[in-house]
Amino acid sequence: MLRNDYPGQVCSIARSLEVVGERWSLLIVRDVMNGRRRFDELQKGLGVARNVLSSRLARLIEEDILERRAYQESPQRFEYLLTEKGLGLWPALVALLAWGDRYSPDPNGPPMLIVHKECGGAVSDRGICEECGKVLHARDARPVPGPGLKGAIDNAEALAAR
Amino acid sequence: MLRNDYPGQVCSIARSLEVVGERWSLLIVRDVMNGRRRFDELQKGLGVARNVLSSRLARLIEEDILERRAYQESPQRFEYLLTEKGLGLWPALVALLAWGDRYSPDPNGPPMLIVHKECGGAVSDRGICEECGKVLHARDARPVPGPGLKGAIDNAEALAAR
DNA sequence: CCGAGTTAGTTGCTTGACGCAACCCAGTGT
DNA sequence: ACACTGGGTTGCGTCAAGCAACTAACTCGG
Repeated sequence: MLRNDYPGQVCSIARSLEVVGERWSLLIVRDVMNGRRRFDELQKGLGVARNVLSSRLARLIEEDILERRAYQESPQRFEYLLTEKGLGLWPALVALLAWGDRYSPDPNGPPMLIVHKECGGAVSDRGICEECGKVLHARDARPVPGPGLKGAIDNAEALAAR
Repeated sequence: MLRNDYPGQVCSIARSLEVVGERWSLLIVRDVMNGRRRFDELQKGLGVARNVLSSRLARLIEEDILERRAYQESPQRFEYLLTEKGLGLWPALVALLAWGDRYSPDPNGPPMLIVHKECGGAVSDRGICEECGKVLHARDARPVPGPGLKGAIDNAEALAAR
């Protein structure tokens, strides 16, 4: 994605996409949500160029979606945490995850599942617990590896073994 | 080969974004959902370059999100319609709309609201009717102009009057 | 019959964001 | 002392996005 303004658009979807519609932005938010908080961790996990990661993190901080905080002095080391606004993206991520799983399914099954921390129930495309029916938020749920992940790991090992 | 893919990502969010994460893609889907079906209509409404619109439409058709159909012969004229897969993006769009309205509010109020066709109730960020509590789908809801739209129109008129 | 308008694109040129690799710097382990 | 790690920045080439002009098939008004 190139420039990030959609001139003349009077629509909250367009405004949202100005902020998180750039390539990598939503994936960075997803990774931070899943506990990846450090620069190198994010860079290796995503395979994004370091300069691009750097500029995306700066933009996400500017937009108050992430917060940068030192987790140790000497040497200074930083971690990135989600703000409330950042956590507010959870329903959109869940919807995209569910859409991908439903309409472009992995033959091995979904690579990642989201479960309700409290009761262990599966989370629907609307971010609702299918077990207890509660409308959940980012902190109420956690990701667990799904059956599709195994296939991907086998695949990666086969590639590495060549 | 390295075109729009997020290499090494085993995640349905990443796979979803490969398809709809490109600039304009989601806005095109939104417009088609709101009844804009023709090339020129989309081009004027979005302000996107014609060649970019052309290539996005081709990609969305290739991914089975849109369908191209002639609505008249002689001269041949085409319209673009959403498939089931395309309609399946509705919850994600609703979540992004709600996120924009909540965390980057327009001073005049939201420019667009979504209401449940059946009972007229407002639709929540999860695509649930706040009136009757039903979990809705794309066809159950319609957009209505919100208070923020008036401000934008006034603004546009002020610009035009100069 | 001629020219203007509508719809649906395609072509060609230019710019700028992204990917890649290399480099930098401070501190730390060996 | 030297390499390694974490957290970036710099420089360069490529490819996608923006802009404008052009094509093409058909219709309509004078």
